[in-house]
Formats: sequence, C-alpha cells, structure tokens
Amino acid sequence: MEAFWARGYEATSLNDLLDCMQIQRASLYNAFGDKHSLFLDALRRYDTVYRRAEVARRLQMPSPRQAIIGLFHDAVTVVVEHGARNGCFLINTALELSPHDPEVAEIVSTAFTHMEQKFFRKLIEKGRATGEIANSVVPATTARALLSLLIGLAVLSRSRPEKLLLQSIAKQAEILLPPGEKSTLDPRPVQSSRELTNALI
Amino acid sequence: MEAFWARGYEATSLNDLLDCMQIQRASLYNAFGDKHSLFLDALRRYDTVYRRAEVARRLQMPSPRQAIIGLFHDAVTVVVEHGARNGCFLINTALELSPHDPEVAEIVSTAFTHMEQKFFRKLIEKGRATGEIANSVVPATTARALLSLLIGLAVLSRSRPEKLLLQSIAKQAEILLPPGEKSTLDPRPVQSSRELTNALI
DNA sequence: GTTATTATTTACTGAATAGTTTAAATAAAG
DNA sequence: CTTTATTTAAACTATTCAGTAAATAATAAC
Repeated sequence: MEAFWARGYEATSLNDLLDCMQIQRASLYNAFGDKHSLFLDALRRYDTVYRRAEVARRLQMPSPRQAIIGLFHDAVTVVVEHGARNGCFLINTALELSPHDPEVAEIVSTAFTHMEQKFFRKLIEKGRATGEIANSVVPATTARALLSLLIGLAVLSRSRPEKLLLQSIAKQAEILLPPGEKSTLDPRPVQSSRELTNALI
Repeated sequence: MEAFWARGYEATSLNDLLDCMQIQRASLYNAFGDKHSLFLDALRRYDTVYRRAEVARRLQMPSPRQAIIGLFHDAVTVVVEHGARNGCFLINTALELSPHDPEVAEIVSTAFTHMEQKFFRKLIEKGRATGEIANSVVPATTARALLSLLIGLAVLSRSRPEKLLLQSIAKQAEILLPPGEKSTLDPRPVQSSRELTNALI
C-alpha cells in the first residue's frame, strides 16, 4: 500500500513491492494473485483503514461543524508539520487509473460518493438541525463543494505544499459553513485528536 | 501530448507514442531526444496552447467576475456535453510525477501559481475595483479557494463526471464571488465563447 | 544536376518487466 | 516424531521496455 501510494501503480515494479514487503516473489503471487489484485487489495485497505475509520471517528464527534473543519485543518497539519507528501491514495488513483480501470473506478467512485453523502452532507444536515450551522447552507451543494475543496487540497499538497496556500483552503471550508443561531459566539479553536498519519482522508 | 494526457507518463509506451504520432522510432529520438524530454515538451505545449491561451483570453474579458465563473461553467460543459474525460494534463501530472520529478514539478508548480496569482487573484482585484465583486471578498484567499475548487472539478471529471456534481462545484465558485454594489441586479447568464476543446484549463 | 543534409525505415540492443516453476527449507498440526 | 502446509530461494519464460545503428530515401543547397 505504501509503495503504490507513494509512486502510483505503473511506476511501482514488482521488485519495489518485494523490497517493501520483505517477502519473496512466489509468496506474493501465492498470497495476492498478481500485481493488479494486490493493488486493489491495497486500495481497499487504504479506504478501510484510513478513510472510513477517519470518517467514522468524525461522525460521532459532538460538533458536526468542527468535525468537518477539523478534517481540513488536520490535513493541512499533516502536510505542513509532518511533511506528508503522498497526498491521498484514492485521489492519486482517481487520476491515474479510474478512467481506464473499471474495478478501480468502482472503489474510487464509491469512496468519493461516500465522502460527499455520508460525511459532508450528513454532518451539514446534523449541524443545521442543531442550529450549529446556518440554515442558509444548502447541504447537497455545499457537500459537493467541500469534496472538491478537499480534493484540491490533496492535489496541491503533492505539488505545492505551502502552509499559506493550504491554510487558505481550510479557511475557505470554514467560510462555507457559517455558524447558525445556536453556535457559541466565541468558538474555541478546532481541536485535533487525530493520530499521526500521512493520509489526508 | 494527447497520449500522455489520456494515460499518463508511465502507462504510455514508446509504441503508443509512435502510433499516435505516425512517425518512426528514430524520428522521435532525433526530434525530441528521449521519452522524458518529449513529455516535458508536451506538457509545456499544453500549458501554452491550452492553459495560458485560455487565461489570456479571459483576462481581457469585460467582466472579470464572469470570466472566472465562465471558466467553471465551460469546464463543466466540456465534460458533460462533450464527454471530455481526460481532465487537465497539468493536474494529472501534478499527482503522477511532481513529487518525484523536479523538472515536471517546476512546470506544474509555476502553472498553479500563475492560475492563482495572475488569473484568479488579478481578476478578483479587478472586479472589486469596478465594484462588480463585493469588497468582502479577500482576493488572496479566495483565489486559492477557487484554484482548489477547479482542481477538485478536474479530478472529479475523471472519476465521477456527473452533471449535478460538477454543476454544484461551478455554482460554489459563483457563491465565492458575491456581486458588489455596481453589478446589475438581474445578471445575464454567463456567456461562453469558448472553442471546442477537451481541456479544463 | 550534383552534392550535402536531413528524415525514414528496418533491424537490433540489452535491460527490465510481470509472471511461473521447481526444489529445498521451515513451520504447524496431528 | 511424522505428516502437511507454507515460505523461501533461485532459475526461467516470454514479452515489453527505452534507446541505438546503419542503410535507404527524400529534400534542400549550390
């Protein structure tokens, strides 16, 4: 997963994988079938271990608004403070393989849809219900805009990982979610309890 | 350029390029040096012929606000109406090669910076000056947010090219640019004079 | 029209690629 | 201990890869 994540599918050779996994050639084929199957496994694993786990964690946070905003701020922190340069495995793969590989496309597309519908939209609706997010915020379209912002952040983190640039994007996510009548007037800074990881989502 | 744009650097073989260019092997090496040099040439060509030309065209439009909004709407149109599935060559390359290839990184990074500073920010400033864009819009940060939105649009166009999704993102770009006091209250729909192309930027 | 230059064809290079096979070594299970 | 899997090692296949050399054809210069 780490090798594919760092360099992509085509640029990662079997020898790279063997070095990285510290196993022998036959073991890899015995356990995973072939390179493509291994890639699918790695991608699914990333989706489960990183993205879905992170989503689940944030879905049960008390403040939906801060759950979203925190995701952006943590993504910036991971890049700026800890030098994560690999971006998001799913997003990298979306560009490299999705248009030409149906199996990959399925995984990537599902993940994007899940982020849009079950993370952003759901949390926005929750925040509106509690009055934490203004009713002027349209859940469906704002969810899509936030997804697009997050993807942009992931792409830029690979080619222009500058603090100011990434922070501006995180800030913009905040602006897309104006507080409603029931939010505190002096909001505490977004708390981060995220374990150290290179993943953006 | 078209081959690299559609499939990326690693997945495009020399034979693909020869088929595509309708020349012989030695001709390619004689004219372009090697595969990597050819790729750099192709990427620079894309940057010049598509991105910079499009930017230049929009910079001299009478309405800065509509120049920006039109870029998003045209990008959506190209994907939805004309089935462009290759996204943006520069953005595809940003993920595949930028982190590991300094020459590529330079081209990509310069293009992103140019979009941010010389396109989005400049147009926002111009729009604010004429009163077409509200003064509440902060040029520097909004420019970065728009860049991120545009990148997200390009990525999603490769893996989830759905009209509603992409339109929501274009709509969000519009929302980031609230009209100022001097704008017409009944704005005409964004006119598009863009020639038919597969490029998003 | 002859010479000089450039481009094209064809065949070739050696290296690297993904994937297989077989036998020996190791570990687990009964 | 014995049997049954599993892992390792190494050699091997066939293909594809980027890149090159030399002969031929076409073009341009004089």
